[in-house]
Amino acid sequence: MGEKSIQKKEYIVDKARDVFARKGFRAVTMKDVVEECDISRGGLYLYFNSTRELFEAVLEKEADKQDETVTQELKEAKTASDVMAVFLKEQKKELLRKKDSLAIATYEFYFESQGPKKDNRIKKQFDDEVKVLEYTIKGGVENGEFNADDPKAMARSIAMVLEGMRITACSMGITEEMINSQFLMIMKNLIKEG
Amino acid sequence: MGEKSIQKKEYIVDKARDVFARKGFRAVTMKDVVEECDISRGGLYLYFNSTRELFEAVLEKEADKQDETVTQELKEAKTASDVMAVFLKEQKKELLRKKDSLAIATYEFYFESQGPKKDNRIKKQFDDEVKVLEYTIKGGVENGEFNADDPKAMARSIAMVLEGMRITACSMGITEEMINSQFLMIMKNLIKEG
Amino acid sequence: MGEKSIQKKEYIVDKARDVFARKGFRAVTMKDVVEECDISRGGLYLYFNSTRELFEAVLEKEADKQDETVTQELKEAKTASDVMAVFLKEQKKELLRKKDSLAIATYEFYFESQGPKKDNRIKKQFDDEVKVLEYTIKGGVENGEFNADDPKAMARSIAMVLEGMRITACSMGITEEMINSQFLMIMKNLIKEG
Amino acid sequence: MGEKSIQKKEYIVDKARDVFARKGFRAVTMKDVVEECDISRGGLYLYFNSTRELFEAVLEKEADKQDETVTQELKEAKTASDVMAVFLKEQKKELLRKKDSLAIATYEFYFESQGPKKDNRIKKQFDDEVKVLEYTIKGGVENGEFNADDPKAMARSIAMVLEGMRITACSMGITEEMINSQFLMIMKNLIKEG
DNA sequence: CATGAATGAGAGTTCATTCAT
DNA sequence: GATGAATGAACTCTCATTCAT
Repeated sequence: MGEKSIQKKEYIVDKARDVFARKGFRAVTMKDVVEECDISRGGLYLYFNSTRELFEAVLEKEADKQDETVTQELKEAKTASDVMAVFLKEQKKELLRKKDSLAIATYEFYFESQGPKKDNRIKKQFDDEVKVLEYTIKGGVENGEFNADDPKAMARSIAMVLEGMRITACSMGITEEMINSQFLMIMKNLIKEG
Repeated sequence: MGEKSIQKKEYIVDKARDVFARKGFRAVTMKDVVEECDISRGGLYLYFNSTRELFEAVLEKEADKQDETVTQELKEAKTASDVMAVFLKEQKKELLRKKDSLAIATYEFYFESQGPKKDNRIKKQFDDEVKVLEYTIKGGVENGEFNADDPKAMARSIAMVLEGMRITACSMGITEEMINSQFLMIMKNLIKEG
Repeated sequence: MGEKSIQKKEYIVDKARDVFARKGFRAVTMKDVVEECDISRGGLYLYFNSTRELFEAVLEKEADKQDETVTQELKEAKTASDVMAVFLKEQKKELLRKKDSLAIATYEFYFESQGPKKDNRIKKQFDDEVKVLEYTIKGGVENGEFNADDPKAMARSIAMVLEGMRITACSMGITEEMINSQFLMIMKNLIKEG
Repeated sequence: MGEKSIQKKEYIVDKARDVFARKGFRAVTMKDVVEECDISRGGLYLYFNSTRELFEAVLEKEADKQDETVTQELKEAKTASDVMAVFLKEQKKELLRKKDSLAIATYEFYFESQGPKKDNRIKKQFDDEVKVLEYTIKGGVENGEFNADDPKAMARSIAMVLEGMRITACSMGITEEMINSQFLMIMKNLIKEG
């Protein structure tokens, strides 16, 4: 597959992402993607053999994208609170562009693959998130910024709230005010005297 | 519709619930339901014209069921902590019978209906939950059991964690230990000195 | 499947037989059969899920048909020569209605299934034919009508000639004169003084 | 077409022969051949425009090959029996390398072309075979080696047996012992006192 | 000459939905 | 009410064939 093909593959993945964000995972047909990309039926099959394959590529690209953004911003954070703030800001941005959310699609995808538990990317992502949070909280506790008996449980709790907000954003919508209020609670909770 | 027909309708709804719990919403076909119920294709159509109608009936029945259980148990709760404990116990039970969870199906269902925002039952249910929690927390604050600056935000936060746990249970699985740890945090948070 | 469905299934098998006789096995699509039967695409799938299944049904019916005809005629045969004559007459009839021959289709079918050697009906049919011939020849030898050192080899040889004629009839055509000449040789060979 | 192109064409024909022997005629796609040859899709079309064209080339080459071998061996045969023996030995060799047999493919090919009766190579080949046999038998009869009332019918009969064995080899398999037994019958029949 | 991406026709298959019984 | 055969639309997927490079 030459240089050009790689670009086309990228193009298809991007277009497909839109479709998945709009319709979820299961409702998407190869035909939908073909139409979104404005290519031929057979043409799509040169690159992907199923919506499953396509979605895996979308998730992969998504993961790469996030890494880039966050890594960059975190370089400039000085304190644990800074890191937390950057992290939450990023999450907020994500939550608000509801139109673009892959949350439902991702849940559908992994719900469907539950038989052969595969590489469950969703779990990995959740665990990573917990790890980052735990690490940050521990740092904050050490230098007196934060206050937490059980950093791991706290990290998990925050991750759960985020998970809840993601799915909520997709299914019933979520307002910026609501996000702010939730994030405030999280921060207060971390800083509060034990 | 006679007595017998009503019974049959109930029967279909129950069977359909199993199918939705197993496969989600979108993956379910009328054929699936027909096979699960072991009735004729045409027979099903006498009662329901689409999986959408079916799922609505399932949700309705579900709501009724929960009301019954909870109402009963809450009658016997004396303090706000009791109420909270009963509530969380109920949630835990729900979270652990993952096989029977309608969570994914429900999200799919409402995600799909997002165009004509309908009577979004999911939102109503979430709001109800928040209201109950808020009411309970306020009561607890008043009689000195709990400690919360912003009961509404606290209620929402708890509801979000629960939402997160529900979807997590479906997509990546959740352990009892994890549930306990989360619930402990919630209770500590409510009781903690401000 | 009710009475009517059985009739329809029979109808489909008959129509399909025509298609297989005309086009062989591999060239036949479900669409061809649908058109021949003048039913809907989905309708055909109620009865058969593949051309393979269809062809198996065709072969089955074919075997039944032959049994009937031959059994009847053989009842009236008195001597071994009579039996042989009846048998060859039947074969001749078969060979001449070239348009209706399933020979090529059958070879294609079994060639394709050679992996999991299955119940190779073609072999069974050939072996049956040999057995009948052998039995008849032996009988003829015993009562002095025929003359054969090795009845089994003779039977096989005749069966081979017939197989050759069948395939020849399909691929290059065969004349009645040619059939007569071949059958004459066979009979002379059986009767000839050793 | 340059020297190099001719070589490439030969190469393609050889590879295609393998495919046809393996899959028959109709099941073979241009894609199969492209993959077997490890050339480009477009590349194949520079030489052949369809599987039909390809198979014709395969048959042509096949005919040339046989002529060479047999001609050479027959030069050294002295008596009619020798000729017959050489011929049958050659046939036996052919029958046993079942994996390489083009028999089914050839029948499929000509069955499909039955509309525009073309140059039916299969008939020509059969007729040639009969002619050679007839010529040999006549020779044998003249010098007293063989005994045959109707050499032409005898020749045809032998050709039919061979045809039967070819198709049998492909569809149900054939053992060396069976071939020997058949050939023995043929020879005995030729030599037998009338 | 050679390549291989791209197209589009067509086959296979599944179901929602209807309707005669 | 209930049945299940029948229909047809919609999808998936595979290739023959073309064409720009």
